[in-house]
Amino acid sequence: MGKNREMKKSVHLEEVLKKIYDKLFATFGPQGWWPASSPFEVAIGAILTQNTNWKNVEKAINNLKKHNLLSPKKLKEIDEKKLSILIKSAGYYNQKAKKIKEFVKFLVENYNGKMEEMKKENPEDLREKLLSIKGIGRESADSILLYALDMPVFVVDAYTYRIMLRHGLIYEDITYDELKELFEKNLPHDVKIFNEYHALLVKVGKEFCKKSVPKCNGCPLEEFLEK
DNA sequence: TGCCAGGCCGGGT
DNA sequence: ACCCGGCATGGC
Repeated sequence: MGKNREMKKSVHLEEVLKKIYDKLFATFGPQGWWPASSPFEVAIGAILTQNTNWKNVEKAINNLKKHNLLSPKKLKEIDEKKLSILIKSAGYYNQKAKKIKEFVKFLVENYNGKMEEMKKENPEDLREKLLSIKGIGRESADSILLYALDMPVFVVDAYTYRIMLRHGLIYEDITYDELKELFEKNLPHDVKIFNEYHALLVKVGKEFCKKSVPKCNGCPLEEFLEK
């Protein structure tokens, strides 16, 4: 393999990524992701949070819990229209109701409705299968692999991209899979590290790297802006 | 008040 | 292979 095409600067990504991680961890501490009480809840949350504020997702999940519906069996049975009303607060509720039904159907038909049974698969194969489900894209699939199934897969999202771009570490035309590989190839293949790293990027992103604020004022990663 | 949030799909070029 | 419109609520 030659140099990473996506790597912008002639720096040791391995070194920089570790420094960024250490800095974020020292600043914010462990994030305790994913905020859910079961692997299945992680998967449903991954769908509900697509382009949506997590607060709105929490309401939807709590609503499902309140109605005792947060299980593969119950969600398999429930009418899609009724489901959409229950998850309304998460936005795109018609689409997301359909997506949840698709995922649950996949889970029940292929894994007896048990998330645990997915762990028998290797991550690459399972990723392909998840991506074949209408409504599960790359970030959702990777979130399920990492946060529900403890597989060593790096999750990329809009914050990951924006933070890396603003710090001059990537080109703007990098693809999701390229950015994912960039992290995976320059970090130890450690579920714990991948887990915290993504969560920490979201944390610092929410506070210092919003889309509406083009500068990273007061960002703990300022020292990495020029390197 | 308008803009944004832990994306994804389908159709058009 | 990109590019774009549509999807939608709630918080700041």
